[in-house]
Amino acid sequence: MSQEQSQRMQSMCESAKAHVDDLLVLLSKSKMLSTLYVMNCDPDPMRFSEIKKRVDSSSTTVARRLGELEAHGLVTRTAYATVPSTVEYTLTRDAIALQPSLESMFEWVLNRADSSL
Amino acid sequence: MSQEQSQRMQSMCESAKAHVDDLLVLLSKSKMLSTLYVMNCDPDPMRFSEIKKRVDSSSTTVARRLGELEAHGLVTRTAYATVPSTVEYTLTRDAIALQPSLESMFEWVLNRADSSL
DNA sequence: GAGACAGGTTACAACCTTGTTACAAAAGAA
DNA sequence: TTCTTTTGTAACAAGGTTGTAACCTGTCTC
Repeated sequence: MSQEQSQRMQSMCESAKAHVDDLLVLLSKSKMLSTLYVMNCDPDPMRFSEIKKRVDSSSTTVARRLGELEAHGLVTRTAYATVPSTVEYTLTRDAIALQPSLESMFEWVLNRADSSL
Repeated sequence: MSQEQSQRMQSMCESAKAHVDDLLVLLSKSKMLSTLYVMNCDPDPMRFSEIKKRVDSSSTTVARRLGELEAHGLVTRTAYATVPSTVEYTLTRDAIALQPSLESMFEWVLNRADSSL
């Protein structure tokens, strides 16, 4: 392999690493796993207030998490011109692909929480 | 159900919730998922410096994460009286049970990182 | 006009977390 | 004697994150 190719390869790997890190940082944010989990539990679109209630956090944090998920293409935000306002969030196909991992992870968490009681 | 029973039930549920939250907070700490992942990749005990290198973080952070994992019974720390010192970390059975979830989660992350290149 | 509702945003103080630097211990090598 | 190694720990400044409180929109109701 030429030095040029090797450099291109390395920069590609580093780019991939950056994307992986980016996703891990995203998933590691507070309430992020919970948010994805509660949205996974119900296949229907979910409203802001419902997510906030289930995740049990402040508006600010829930809004931030949902914004980040939307920015990463993991949720879709749909606003309806009702009064008072209605906004629905849906997981994208990409996020749904993560469902099985999250589910078995939460099963593990629940088992572990059970046995430590 | 008596009110007393209901109260006991509720406090049990809240205790479970606290444990779940505790685990989610643990898993959400920076480099935690990476740490578990790199340790999962290799079934052999792993030394501190090797984990640090693979996780790519400061000694302080790696030591903190490993300490937290040990405190939660997810890794075992074994020190050998060599010079210079040798310390090996191993995932516990509990942590190994989490392996499949983590693996498919990382697969998802890698796929996603790939397609965003 | 005032209040209520959903779904936020903004500002900010308080708190949490991180990496850096310095240090330690123990024993063999130079 | 001083250097080297591994595996950390302590202290601290810099930066990041959180919740709270205040505010906003737009319309229907009282």
